[in-house]
Amino acid sequence: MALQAGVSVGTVSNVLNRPDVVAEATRLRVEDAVAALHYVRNESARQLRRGQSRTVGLIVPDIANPFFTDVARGVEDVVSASGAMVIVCNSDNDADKEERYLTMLAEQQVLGVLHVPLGKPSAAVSRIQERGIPVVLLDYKGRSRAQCSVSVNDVGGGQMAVAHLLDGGHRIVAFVGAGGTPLRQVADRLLGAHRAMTAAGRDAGDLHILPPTSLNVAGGVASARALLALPRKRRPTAVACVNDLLAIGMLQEFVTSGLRVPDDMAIVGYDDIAFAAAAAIPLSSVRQPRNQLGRRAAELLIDEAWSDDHNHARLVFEPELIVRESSR
Amino acid sequence: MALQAGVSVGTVSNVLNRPDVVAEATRLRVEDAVAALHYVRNESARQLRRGQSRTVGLIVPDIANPFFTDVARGVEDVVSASGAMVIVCNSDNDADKEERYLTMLAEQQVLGVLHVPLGKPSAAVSRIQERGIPVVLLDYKGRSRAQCSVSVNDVGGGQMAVAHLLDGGHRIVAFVGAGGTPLRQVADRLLGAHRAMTAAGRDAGDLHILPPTSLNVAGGVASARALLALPRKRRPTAVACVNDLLAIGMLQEFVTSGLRVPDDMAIVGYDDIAFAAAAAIPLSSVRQPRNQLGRRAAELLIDEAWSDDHNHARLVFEPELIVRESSR
DNA sequence: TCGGTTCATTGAATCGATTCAATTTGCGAA
DNA sequence: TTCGCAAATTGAATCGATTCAATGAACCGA
Repeated sequence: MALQAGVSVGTVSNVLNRPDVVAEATRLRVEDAVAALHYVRNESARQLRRGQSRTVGLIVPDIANPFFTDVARGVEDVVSASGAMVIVCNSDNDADKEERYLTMLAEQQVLGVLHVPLGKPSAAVSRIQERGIPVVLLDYKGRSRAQCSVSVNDVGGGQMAVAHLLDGGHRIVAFVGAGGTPLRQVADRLLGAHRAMTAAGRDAGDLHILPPTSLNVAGGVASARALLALPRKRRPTAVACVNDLLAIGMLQEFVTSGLRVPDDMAIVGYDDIAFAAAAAIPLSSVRQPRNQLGRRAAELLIDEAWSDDHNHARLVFEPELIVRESSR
Repeated sequence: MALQAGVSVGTVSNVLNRPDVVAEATRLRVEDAVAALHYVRNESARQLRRGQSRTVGLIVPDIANPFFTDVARGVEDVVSASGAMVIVCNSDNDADKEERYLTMLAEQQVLGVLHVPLGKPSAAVSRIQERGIPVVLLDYKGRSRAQCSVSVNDVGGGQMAVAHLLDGGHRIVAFVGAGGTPLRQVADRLLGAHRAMTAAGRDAGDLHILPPTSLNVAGGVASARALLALPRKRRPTAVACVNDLLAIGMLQEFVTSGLRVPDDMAIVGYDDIAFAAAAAIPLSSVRQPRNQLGRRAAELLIDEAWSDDHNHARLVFEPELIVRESSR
């Protein structure tokens, strides 16, 4: 390469990184050689020297969930605009996988990590930070001053979902997908649901809680069956789900078994993914600013990695209840 | 690190990579040091020496489309099981972005690239192959013996969708999302649609083609409006869409404007994503083996990268028509 | 005790881009 | 013509893991 242009490797490097310090003629000669040889920079070598790659890691629990896809797009837009790339890691709701990915990202000397933790962030997170790699917690409200975090008020979201159903006059309300999961988002939404009960003068214990199956469409179908198996009298007439996938699955099962929605059974989902509005009965849902969530988190990460005076921020977005057919 | 264990760096490397050649006692000592110092391998240095990273690039046109998400999951499963990682790149239906990503992946010295090309694979693909990086074309039937490819018979898929609608007795059938796109998948499905027409003794020109907006739910809504604006007599009574997102958007708009589906308007989608079955009217769709597509492609890539006697393969899956409410 | 053999470990070269002190070149002023 | 200064370029050290030839240690049999 350097040979082809008849200059030293140092000059080649200068042409590529600080073209202003190189004489016009030399620069052109090198650029010609680059084009002629289809020269491609070796990022490994560059990274080794620099001690830092141009890659950002993103760890999410389930990439098949459109909620996280939309978050990922927000991340991608910002990261790609700043000239870096995103490695998307699917922790698959598995703490082991999550930890393994954190280690792999550390080995890659990534620029930073965007992390949607499954539960409380593991020790691996602090270890990775000690090595000087910035971490931004996503969809999780960091407790300490240790890192940036971007999240949504899940307690408020859970509360507005259940309050809406209680307002509709429903006596027995179910909350689907909670109980016994380590997932912080889920626990918070349940807490909000309980608050809505007491705020309406009801006993928090009256909330009918359906334990989580998997948090996807199939899980929703299963939950619906479990609910329909209950004796008529004790059966809820309204359900709030911890995410839209569950809600869509339940809705599907209710409709096929002849229940009228919302008359026999009202449903509220969570996330307001694009498919919520297109469901059998357009689905009411608690909207989260998915794209913004990803964008802001990525911006904070890039800032922490490249700016000298970075201050940790803790952003909390507010959710918004979108009422549609399914609970009207 | 080597210091802490009192051995040479060469021995540390051996412990990490070929523990069998190291004496038991030494191995334990090094392992202790690794644990004590939270030592993390520097992948950049490793890559530089090895000339190859443990990362696979995956380029898709739209990561927000559940079809590609499912493909990506299949890829992820296989790649992650073999100890590597996936960099997901969203080309965003933009040829420039696609090219830029190919270059970036080459710079990263990736193990290989899984590529869903937007149109005919660009010159950048052959350039990357010349540098010794394996490329597997995904959802594209490679022409040459130059690389592996995994695809689905799109001509057949388009044909079965339209044939099904013609069987239903529909006279005017629309094909939505085609015409003027460089997308090979779309062009093939349209070709199949034309074949279905002639096979039914109709003139291929009778097929009503709606040009593509964006191939997502919003695009479907827009297409439905365009269709509804047609005079009653010339308005199709059945539509086949190039993907489910479009179909779901159209369905949504039809239902809200009071059309009865399938009586006034039958719809068939393409991909059979998880949400198709949960739509307002369960959506008929041409199912593709999404997960398998990703898995097999990843397996071929890993084989090409790591096995000595690799033969390029060209897999073509057959799609399957799933008939549901929307066209019954 | 010595040569031969095996097993374990070391040390130095290597990958390729970056960086910076040192050197060369070019040019104008004295 | 010579000196000094600025601009351009060079060359070598560096990053950290891998690899392999060379060295060392331990042991056995003669």
